[in-house]
Amino acid sequence: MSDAQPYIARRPKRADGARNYDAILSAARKAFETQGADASLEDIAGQAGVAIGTLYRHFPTRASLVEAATREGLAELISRAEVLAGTEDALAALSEWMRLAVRHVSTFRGLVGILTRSMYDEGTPSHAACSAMHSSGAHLLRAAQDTGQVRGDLTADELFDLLSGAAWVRENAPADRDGSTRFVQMGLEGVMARPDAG
Amino acid sequence: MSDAQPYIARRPKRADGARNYDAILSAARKAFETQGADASLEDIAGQAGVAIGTLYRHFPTRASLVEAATREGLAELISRAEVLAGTEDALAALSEWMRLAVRHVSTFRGLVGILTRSMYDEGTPSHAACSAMHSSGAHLLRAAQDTGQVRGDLTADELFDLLSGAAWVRENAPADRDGSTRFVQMGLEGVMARPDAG
DNA sequence: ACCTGAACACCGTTCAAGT
DNA sequence: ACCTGAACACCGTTCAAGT
Repeated sequence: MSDAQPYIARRPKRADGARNYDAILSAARKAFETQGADASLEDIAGQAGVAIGTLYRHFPTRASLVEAATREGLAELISRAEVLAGTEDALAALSEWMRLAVRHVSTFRGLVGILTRSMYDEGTPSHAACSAMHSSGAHLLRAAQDTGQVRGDLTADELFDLLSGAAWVRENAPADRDGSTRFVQMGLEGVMARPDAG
Repeated sequence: MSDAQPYIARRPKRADGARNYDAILSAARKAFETQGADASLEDIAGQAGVAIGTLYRHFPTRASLVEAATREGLAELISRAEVLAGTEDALAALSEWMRLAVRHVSTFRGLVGILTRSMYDEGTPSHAACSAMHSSGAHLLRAAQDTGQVRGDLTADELFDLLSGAAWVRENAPADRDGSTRFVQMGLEGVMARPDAG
């Protein structure tokens, strides 16, 4: 019944394989940043100095290449959440993490879309990372709700709506202005518990 | 120096041309709604019962087809703004319009992206409509600021960040939940003037 | 195990021929 | 004026042959 496990790329042990794997990843990151998530795979292979078949051998789908290219960044983001969770001010921790997350998740055009889909689709290479990110965010949110700093009725999914909306805005903003900072700030203010509420 | 004027599709006068034009638009709307803004043009032509060359004759670019397919909806949205501008409660008017706008701008996957780019790029078929939409929103915003219901420091561009972020979330939400309602509501609350501020 | 690149498939776009 | 569909171009993907 369940779909096949998604393919997760692994760095080969053999010297030439490892070298090519690294070169492809590096070229992919550069290409994604300049052309977006739908950058030409042929170009990426060319920039990496390998034949197109080699790219496909290491990364059989575009999703697996994106996953590998963003793996480190997402892992970093999750470990940041753990550190912030041990912090005094729960709302400050949540705000700071949201800011970091928005930036990571919008490093190139098309990333938020891929990650958002991955969050709710298990058959996807980035699903595991997205799930972990969801837990991290949910944890920080709950903490800020427990201290009464954030409304109790906000769900984690809604928090991620705010995150992905802000990231999309940042992705698509004209280069000269980054609307996401203000955006997240205001979104969070909309979500804070009001002293005058009730 | 300036780019050529963007091509704006016009309904032909000759009977067969008009018939095909309508059939293509109707097929395009259906295709965009089910497959998104990057639906196959060949499929659309096929569904409309015309050859691919006929589609290109009426709509030389994908952007021109999208513009024609969304023209009515955007015009409706702008006239709605005019009606709401004559309303008593300026904040209620702004909220209601935002809700309508989010829905219109996310009728199919990929639309927000196209319209957001159009807003800041004059060489684009939808630029005129987006500009008008910008004015409508800015007008309603200013009214709600004049009554002191919304923070004075919010810019129209930031309002449209909120609008497009919410629309993107709605576009990409799993079919079973529409996060945008809550999203806009909270975004607006984050933007409302606080009784306890200062 | 890994690499290469020709071959195939698909789709967007153009244009010569037709009514 | 408008329509048709073959032709071309481009790019993603596969796979037989090679080291």
